[in-house]
Amino acid sequence: MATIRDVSKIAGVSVATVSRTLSMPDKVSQKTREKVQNAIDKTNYRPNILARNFRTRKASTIVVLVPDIANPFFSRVIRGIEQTAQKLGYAVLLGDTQGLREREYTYANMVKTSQADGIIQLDCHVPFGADEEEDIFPIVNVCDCIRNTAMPTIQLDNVAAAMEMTEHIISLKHKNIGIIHGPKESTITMDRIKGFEIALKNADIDIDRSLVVEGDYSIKSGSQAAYNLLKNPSPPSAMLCFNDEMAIGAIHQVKSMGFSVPHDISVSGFDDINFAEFCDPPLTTISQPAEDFGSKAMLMLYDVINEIEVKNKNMFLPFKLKIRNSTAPLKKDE
Amino acid sequence: MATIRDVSKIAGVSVATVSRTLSMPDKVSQKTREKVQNAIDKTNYRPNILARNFRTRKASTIVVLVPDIANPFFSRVIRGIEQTAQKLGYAVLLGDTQGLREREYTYANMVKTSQADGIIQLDCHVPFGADEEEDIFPIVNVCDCIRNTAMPTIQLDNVAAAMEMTEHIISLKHKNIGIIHGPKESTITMDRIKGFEIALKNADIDIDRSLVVEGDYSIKSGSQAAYNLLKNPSPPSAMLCFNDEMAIGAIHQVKSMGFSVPHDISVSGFDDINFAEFCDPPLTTISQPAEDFGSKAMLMLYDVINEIEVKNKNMFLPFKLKIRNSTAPLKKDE
DNA sequence: CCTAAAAATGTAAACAATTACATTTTGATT
DNA sequence: AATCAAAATGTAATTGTTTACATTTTTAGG
Repeated sequence: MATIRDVSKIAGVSVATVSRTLSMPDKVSQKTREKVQNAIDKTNYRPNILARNFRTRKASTIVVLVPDIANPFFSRVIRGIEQTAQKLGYAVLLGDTQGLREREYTYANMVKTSQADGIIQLDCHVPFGADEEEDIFPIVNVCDCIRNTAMPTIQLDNVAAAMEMTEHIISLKHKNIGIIHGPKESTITMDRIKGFEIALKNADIDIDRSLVVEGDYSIKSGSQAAYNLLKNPSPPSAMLCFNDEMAIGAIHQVKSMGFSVPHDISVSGFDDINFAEFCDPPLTTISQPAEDFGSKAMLMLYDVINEIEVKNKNMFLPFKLKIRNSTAPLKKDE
Repeated sequence: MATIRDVSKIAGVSVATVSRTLSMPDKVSQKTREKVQNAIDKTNYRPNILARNFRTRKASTIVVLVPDIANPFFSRVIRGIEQTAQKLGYAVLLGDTQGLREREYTYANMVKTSQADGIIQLDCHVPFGADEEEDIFPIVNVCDCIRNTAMPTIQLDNVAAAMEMTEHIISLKHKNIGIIHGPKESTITMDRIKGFEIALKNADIDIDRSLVVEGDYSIKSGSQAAYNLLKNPSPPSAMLCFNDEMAIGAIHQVKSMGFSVPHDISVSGFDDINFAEFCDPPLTTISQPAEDFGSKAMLMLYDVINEIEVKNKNMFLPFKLKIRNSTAPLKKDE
């Protein structure tokens, strides 16, 4: 493999000039640039990126920390990250943490050791290992964001989204509304529950706490939660699920217990994943701009890494209520 | 940040000894090791990985080339890759190519410039840019594998799987069987069609070529293909789809045209993604060990990178026919 | 044509590890 | 105690770039 020295000899210039031709061509005269380019072509020279990274202490690599890459919503966010990263000249290291803090630690370390320039965190906490050092740790928090954090955040207005969904359900005359939410510690969960409560309060409906149950965003947990709800002494006529997978699980359970969706029970989701539209019945849900989350996060991380001032440190992206056929007016006889 | 030199001074040994303490501790005496460890603790030293990578010309990083990370089957494979990579001390660079050869080129280049040590290719062709250089390019090809390639491959016996699925359909007395396959150029498609043909031939059933239609693995394409099949002069009583998404699209279409699945028309999938079990009706499909594909691929790539002889260069992983309720015996009156 | 400023180019020192080779220390055997 | 091989340690070169600083060349205005 040819080195910058070989090129400089053939071109009859110094290594500095070759380096400049590559990284700041406007500082090099037209004539010299051509000589260098010829030498590069002749030698088939490619800069040794490892040497460059070492010298500049930058890896042009970011890591994305995701609780589970097999989640279809997350994988869309990651797709958005990857596309924008590539445009900006960054490579994306995948950090599937499976919720393990030790894994996060490994990845946070990569930033400390300059193997990566920054982190995009999709989970609702400071990555383990990134908290120790108080100095600027280049990171942005997307989707499920910590409250009152120094990290820049990009998220949905989950309070408003859950409110809108709840209002839709209320407009269908439902009063006994169940919730299948995600992990309690997460901001997403808390915000959406808050939105739900506000909507109920506005409509003067009392909240039945026994109809608020927890899932883990998996289909199975949605199914299990729906089972529990239906076994409740006063089962809900509508179930608000905090993602589409749990809604799909819930629909499956409701049906297999002999009820009809939406005739007997309305079910709604969150995220609008690809499958939502093709469920039976098609799922009423909140659509989120998943790829935009990723893309915007990468853009923001770029600014953080390069110490460009971030204008909007707490960004909110728009959602859209998609009314399909999994929600319907309350049956008269109830 | 402390360097190896700082540590060596504090420990009162040479840099070589510090380096050895880290990478080959058994070459260092007990006493010295302790001194060095103390110095490391005192200085909070972490080796500069960028310098190490540069010097050793290894990045301890691999790239995975995937046509679309939002595909749930692929994301499971990637999860398997990531888990095993982490165990082996490798980081995983995500290369979502979106089918663009230029993107592949970028990533192949990373291997050429030692930014990555190898590639796992999930698509059915030699990555653009990896073909030029004839010398050993560390790569393994998983899932959709090229025929007669020098690359090590890990795949399903797709002929056998499609045969088994077809035999299942035939055992239900179907004779008019439609196929919704993937891109024609891919080995997966060709193999599965072959398996289908063999099963039909064994059962003395003639193939109706007009019932073999192409999709692109998306839900929408499955839906569209099913529409076309049903508009056929002699529509099929069963549809064999080459992935679960297309099957889900097909089921949706069949139902919305007023037919029942499986009563009027049987539909089967491939992959056994999470949603398959929770469809309505639950999907008969071929389950594949997605995570194993990833894990095995990483293990194999490790051998290739480290020039350990690979025993089984063309590995096949087992599948399992999952019979659920989307396939049923042919109606009597047909 | 002269001169000063600006532009272009060159020199050589980093960067922080690994490792080939040289040297010293250790320990077993006589 | 002497010898020698093996083990442990040290010295210093090496890796390929970038870049601060020094030097040379070009340009423009008088």
